[in-house]
Amino acid sequence: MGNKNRKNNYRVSSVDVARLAGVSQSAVSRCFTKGASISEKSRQKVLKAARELNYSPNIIARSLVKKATNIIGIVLTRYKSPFYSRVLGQFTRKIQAKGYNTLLMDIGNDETVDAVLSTALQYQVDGLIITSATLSSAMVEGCLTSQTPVILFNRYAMYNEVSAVYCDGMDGGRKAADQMIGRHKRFACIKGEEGSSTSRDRSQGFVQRLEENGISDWLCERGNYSYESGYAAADKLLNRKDRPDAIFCVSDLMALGAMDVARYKYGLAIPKDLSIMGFDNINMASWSAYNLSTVKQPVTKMVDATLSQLFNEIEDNEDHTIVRKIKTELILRKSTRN
Amino acid sequence: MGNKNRKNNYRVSSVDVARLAGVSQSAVSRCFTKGASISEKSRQKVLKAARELNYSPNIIARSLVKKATNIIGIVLTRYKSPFYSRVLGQFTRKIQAKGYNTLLMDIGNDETVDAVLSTALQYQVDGLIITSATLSSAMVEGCLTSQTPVILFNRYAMYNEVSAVYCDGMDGGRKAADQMIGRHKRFACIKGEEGSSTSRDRSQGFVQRLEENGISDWLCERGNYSYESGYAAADKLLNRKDRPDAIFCVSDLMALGAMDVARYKYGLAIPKDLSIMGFDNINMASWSAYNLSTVKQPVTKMVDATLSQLFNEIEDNEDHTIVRKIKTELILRKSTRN
DNA sequence: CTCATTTTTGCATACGTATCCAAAAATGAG
DNA sequence: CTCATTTTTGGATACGTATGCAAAAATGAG
Repeated sequence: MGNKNRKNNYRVSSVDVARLAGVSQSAVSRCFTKGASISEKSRQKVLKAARELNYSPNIIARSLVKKATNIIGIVLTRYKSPFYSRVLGQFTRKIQAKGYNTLLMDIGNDETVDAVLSTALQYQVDGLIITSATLSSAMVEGCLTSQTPVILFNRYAMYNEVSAVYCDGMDGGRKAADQMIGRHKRFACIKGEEGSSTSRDRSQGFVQRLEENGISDWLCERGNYSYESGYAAADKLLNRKDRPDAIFCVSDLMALGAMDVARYKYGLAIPKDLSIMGFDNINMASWSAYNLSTVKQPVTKMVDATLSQLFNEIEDNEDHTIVRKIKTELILRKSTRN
Repeated sequence: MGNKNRKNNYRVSSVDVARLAGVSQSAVSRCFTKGASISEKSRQKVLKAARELNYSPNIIARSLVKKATNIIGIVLTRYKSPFYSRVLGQFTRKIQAKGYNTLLMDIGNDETVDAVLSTALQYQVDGLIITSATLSSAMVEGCLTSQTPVILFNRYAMYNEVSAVYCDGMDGGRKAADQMIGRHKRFACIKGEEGSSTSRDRSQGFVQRLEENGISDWLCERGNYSYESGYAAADKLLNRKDRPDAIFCVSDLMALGAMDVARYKYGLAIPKDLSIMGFDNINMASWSAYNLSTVKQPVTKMVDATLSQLFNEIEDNEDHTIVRKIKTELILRKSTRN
C-alpha cells in the first residue's frame, strides 16, 4: 500500500494535522510541547490525526524559533586511535542520554580545523567539543563572539581563553619515569608528532624526571601515535649498539608496535631484556599477548567532566571558563620490570 | 576587547548585515548563495559588513526553506569494534568531502533503535545510514513515507524494501571452511549474538560447507563480538577432551581473544596445534603478535558503494532500492595451516 | 542617443514551528 | 444559576533565510 512516487516531495506539517484534527496549528504544537496547556480531548484528536498522517514535528523548524538545536558538535582527528574511538562512544552515548544529539566532524589535518569549526557554528550547535586539535586565534575569537560554549578535550588554549579538560600528561610522564628509573640502564622515549601538545607534555614529564635523576643521555624517536610508527621507531632504537632497555611511548598503540618489533624481530624478552611502558590504557593493553604497563587516562572521568562543564555553560549560562587537569594513574602489568 | 556578557543572546542575522551594508536582505542572502545574481560592488559591501559583524549564515534557517539539511544520519551500535570505528571514520570523512555533515546516533540495544531513528528523521536528515541494527517494520514504513533515503550497512531488510549494502558473509564462511577442510580433524565455530544476522550468515556458510564435506560433528560456541567473549568461548572449547584443532570466529576481535587463550592459557602453538581464522581484517589482524588469517570485508568498497547509492537517491532522486552484496576476500597469514 | 536586452535589486512571501495575547470555554464556589 | 477564576483555544507574529516577481539599473547594438 501507499504509492511510492518519491518526487512528490511533500512533507506533512503541523498545519495538515491541525486541519485534519479540526484544531488550530497552535494546538498541534502544544500537543508536542511538553508542559504546554492543552486539554485531554484535543490532545487525543491531535494524536489521532498525527498518527494517521504519520506526522512528527520538524526539529529544524523548532530550532529556529527556540534558538537551540539540541546538537553538540564534536570535532575529532585521530580515528585510528582506539582511545579516541572509546572517547567518542562515551560522548555520543552520554550526549544522547541528555536529550541532545551529536554532529560529528572529522579533520584530516590542522589546516582544515577552521573550516570545519565554522560550519559547526553555522549549524548553530548548542555546544562544541574539540578533541586533539589546535584552535587558531581567529577561531577562539569566533567561538567567543558566537556565544557558543566550547570545550577543548585533551588540549588547552594558549591563554586559557576557552574551557578545557585534559589529562595531566606531564605528571603521567613523570610517573612513568619514576617507575622505570633505578631498574634500567638506558632510557628511550617514543614521542608523537612534533606539533602535538599531548605528546610534548608526556615526553617532557618523562625526560624532566630522568634529568632530575642525573640521567642525561636518553634516546628519542618520533612516531605518529599509530602501531606502525611505534614499530618503526622502536626498530630504530633497538638497532643501535647502545640499545635502550627501557622505552616509554606516549601512546599505547605505539607501545604495542614497539613490543612486537622487540619480540618478533629482535627476539627480545619483555620485560627481561626490555621494559616498555605505554600511555592511555586502551583495551588492548590488557590483552594476554601484551600485558602492557601503562599510564592510564581516566576516560570516563574526563568525559564526564567535559560534559558536565559543557552542559553547565549551555543550560545555566555559566560564563566562566574553567580548565580542568585530570590526574593519570599508573597501571603496572607485565611489560615492565616492577 | 569585546565584552563577554554571555546572557546577551543576540545573534547577528542577514538583516543586520544588510542594514550595515546599505543593501537589502536579499542581497546578503545572494552574496552567500553560490551562483546567485549579485554585482561585484554589492558583494564587496556585503562581505565587508559581514566581516565587521562576524556574520555567517544560519544553516538551520536555510535548511528550513531549502528543505535540505545537508546532514546524513548514521546509526551505529558496536563502538567496541575496531571494524566499525574504521567504517565510521571513512563515512564521516567522505560525507564531509561531499559537502555534507554527519549526525551520529548510538543505540545501546535494538529496543532503542526506533526512538533513535525517529529523532534522526525529525532532524530532517537528507539521508540515513543504518549500521548493524534491525529495522522494525514500523520504521521501514516510517522511512518510506518520510521520503528519506535509507541504506542499511551490513544488514538487509526482510523483503528488501530498503536499500542495503553488505558483505557476503555466507560466502565468506564458505571460503573459511574451504581453506580449513582437509587440513584439520575437528572443527569449531565461534558465533556472535543470537539475533545478529551477520553472525548467522557467516557461521551458516561455514557449517554448510563442513556438512557438504561430510563433517557433521563440529562444535559451536557463542560470543558477542568482543575480545573477551572470544577468549571465553575458546576457553570452553579448548577445555574439552575432544578439543578442536580449527576454529572459525565470526569476528577478528573474537579470534584474537581465542588466540590469546590458546597460547597463554593452554600453551598451544598456532597454527601447529590449532588453526584460527577470523572475519573482518581489522588492523590488529596483521600485527606481528597475531598474524591472523581472516576473511576480509572490503571496507572501502562497501563504504563507497553505500555512499554512492545514498547520494544517488538524494541528489538524483533515484527511487529504486538496490541491495548490494559485496564479496569477501580470504587473507592467509600465519594463524592457519595453509 | 535610443531602445532592446541583460543584469541586478528590493519587496513580499514561504519554510514549519513556538509563543504572546486576548477571547472563549470550562470549572467551581456560593 | 451567577459570577469570579482557571484552563484552553486560536490568531497573529517571529525565528533567519531563499526565491519568484516585477521594477530598476546597467549594458550594448545600431
